[in-house]
Amino acid sequence: MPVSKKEISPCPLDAALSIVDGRWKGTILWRLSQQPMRTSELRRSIPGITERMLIRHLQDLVRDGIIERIEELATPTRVRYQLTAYGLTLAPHLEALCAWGRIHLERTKPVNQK
Amino acid sequence: MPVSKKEISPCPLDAALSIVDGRWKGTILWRLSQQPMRTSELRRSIPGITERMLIRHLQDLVRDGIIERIEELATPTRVRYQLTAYGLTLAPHLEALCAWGRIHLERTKPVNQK
DNA sequence: GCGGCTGCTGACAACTTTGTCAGTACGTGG
DNA sequence: CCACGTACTGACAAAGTTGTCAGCAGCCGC
Repeated sequence: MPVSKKEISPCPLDAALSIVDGRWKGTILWRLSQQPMRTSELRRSIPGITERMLIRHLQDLVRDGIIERIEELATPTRVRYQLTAYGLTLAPHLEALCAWGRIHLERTKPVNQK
Repeated sequence: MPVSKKEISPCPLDAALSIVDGRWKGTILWRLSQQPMRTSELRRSIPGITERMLIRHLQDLVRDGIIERIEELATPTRVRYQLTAYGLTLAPHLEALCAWGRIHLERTKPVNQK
């Protein structure tokens, strides 16, 4: 019975990890935790991501209540994404993980060095 | 060019998340952060996991330097897994995420309530 | 020797996630 | 009108992850 990670797990750690689970979610949240951004800005700022994946992940995060979609009433329809109040409660933990990740990259690079 | 999450990403947050990425890694680390455990103890304490998956994830975590494999010199060959010193630097962040996850489950349950 | 436990591996099917491609709708500028 | 930009969707294939199943080797008790 193969199970998607997206299912609600009784393990709270898994529940938290399922939010940020996805090929690009880490990077997306990293960007959005620094500043709100528009769809196309995000796409251009994340090398390698396709628009399809970006939008799918954004919709996941909106569904989970971490970010919100805001339509700007500008001439061309522009959409801005930003962290919600709830998302802001998660952000510090991600920043802590990010700091750990920096150390991890330092530790990993010399070993994996090409 | 579909890319595995396992690749080294320049984003430190992704690098950290790639460590705990896997269907059961959250639960496994949760268990091991509380106490060292043997393979079969872990298997029995995590409902739904298969031995195959457990061992694959344990090997991933050993490779990443988060946990270590220790052969106990007991009558039947017994193997214990425990966090390394490096893994202990990650554990507090996971505990913080776990605490957030508990809040998240509380928040999610009433909505998803079946 | 047989059955049971331990820890582990390989092959392969089933499933999930991601990427590719085409297409929608709206508005702007030439 | 056509090209371009924004934001987004659907269908589908490719690639990745997980599950299933069989099997190995060592040790124990009977």
